[in-house]
Amino acid sequence: MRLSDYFLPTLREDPAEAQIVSHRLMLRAGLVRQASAGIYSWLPLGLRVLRKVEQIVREEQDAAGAQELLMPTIQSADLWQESGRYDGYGKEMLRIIDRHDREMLYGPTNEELITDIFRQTIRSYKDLSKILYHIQWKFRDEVRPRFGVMRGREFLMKDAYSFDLDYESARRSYNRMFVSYLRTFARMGLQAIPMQADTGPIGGDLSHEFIILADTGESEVYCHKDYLTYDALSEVATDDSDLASTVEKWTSLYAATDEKHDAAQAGELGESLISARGIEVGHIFYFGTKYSKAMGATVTGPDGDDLFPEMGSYGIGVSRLVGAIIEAYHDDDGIIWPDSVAPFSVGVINLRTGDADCDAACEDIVQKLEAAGQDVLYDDRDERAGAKFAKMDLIGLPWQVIVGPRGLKNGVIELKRRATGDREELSVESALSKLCA
RNA sequence: CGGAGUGUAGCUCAGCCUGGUAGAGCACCGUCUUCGGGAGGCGGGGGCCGGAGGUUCAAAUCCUCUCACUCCGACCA
Repeated sequence: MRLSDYFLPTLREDPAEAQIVSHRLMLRAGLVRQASAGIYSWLPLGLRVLRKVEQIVREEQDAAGAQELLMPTIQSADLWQESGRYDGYGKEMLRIIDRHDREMLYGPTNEELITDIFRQTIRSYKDLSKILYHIQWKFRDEVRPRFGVMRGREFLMKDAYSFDLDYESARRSYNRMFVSYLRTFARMGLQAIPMQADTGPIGGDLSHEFIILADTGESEVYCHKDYLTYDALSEVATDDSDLASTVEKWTSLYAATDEKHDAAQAGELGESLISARGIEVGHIFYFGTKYSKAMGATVTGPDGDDLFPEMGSYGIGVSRLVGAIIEAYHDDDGIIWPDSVAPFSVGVINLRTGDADCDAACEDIVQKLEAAGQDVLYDDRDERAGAKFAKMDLIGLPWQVIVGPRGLKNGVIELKRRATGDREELSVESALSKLCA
């Protein structure tokens, strides 16, 4: 992609409304634009990141045995009246009346709808267990949206729902999601810590929040410092005992959010206790038969009896993750994308657009990188070097290939790693082989 | 939902107190000189000052209402 053609409206100054660093950088780097309070348009660069995050979530859900479907954003109030939540959910639910005076709503979550789909289709215990998920926009009419996409009213969420015949099996589904969440966040470069959490209005008695430590986090959290050194990517549990032992390992040390914090218990950790602020990027619940009973979802059991399936739900804030990743990876110059979610893998900077040698060298490099499957953003604009460096640092692509007349005279170009700032002068060939390794 | 603010050019802001018909920097367009970390000169375009009503000879400025947005707190899968 040529930067001269690309729709990338960056800002040189900080927008007045943005308080936290991720919000400022998302606006400045041209990722999003605010449409109204807590509602954002995703511009091309931001959408690329959102899609990358979404895809990692999808791959890990699939790997955990969950199956993707897609439910609508607009739901009928009827289902919510059945579950009893239509009145209980409160003003956070955006209610809509259609032309026939039917009560509709913009879904804040999907337990009712998925339970309805389940009861219409699954009849036998033999069809269990099932984990179904979708990645869909949600709307919660927050009283006070803030922090950009971190606490928007409209947000993209992955929500999965499990259906099992008994507690033991439900617990296995829970564990599967638990381990898959560890892997999902780790692939994005985030150290997410599972913490005991309140189950809130959604109900149930087993729940973990996945929290990333960050100064701008909304909640106060406490945990054992050893969590920071755990490696989630090595967790590839597939069978029951592996799952259970992984979950055991990740839940045995103290970790709790404010609501569940036990000062006495935490005090025993002494200097191993970390007290920090955290961003919630995922939340998993086991809630048993709450919805299956309320909505009459049953399967026929081995003895011919009607049985209520045991359920759980599992959420990941996909759009929030984009902000959370920036909170974790930035410096004074801009964003520093982890390779796995970067909107482009390489930025090629032509320091002297119009110079025949520079142009030819850049065209050649871009063509070869793209042929090797790299996503390349080529800054071919007629701008000064400083402006190009500043913009490339701001948008935070992992690698920069810097091509200028000075280096070309000596047969070299420069390869810069955004995260460390390290630069090395290389021949075009060795730079290419390094990038495509 | 309580409390506090802010709405003036694409962005950051000045002007408002003390009414006299709108400014700066950056961005944008043209041009010249520049050219390895957001250069400089010259010229140019762009705003019914959030909206409605009122006071006045005259309102960005004073008054009333309203809308939007932001911040602190409460709330919050």
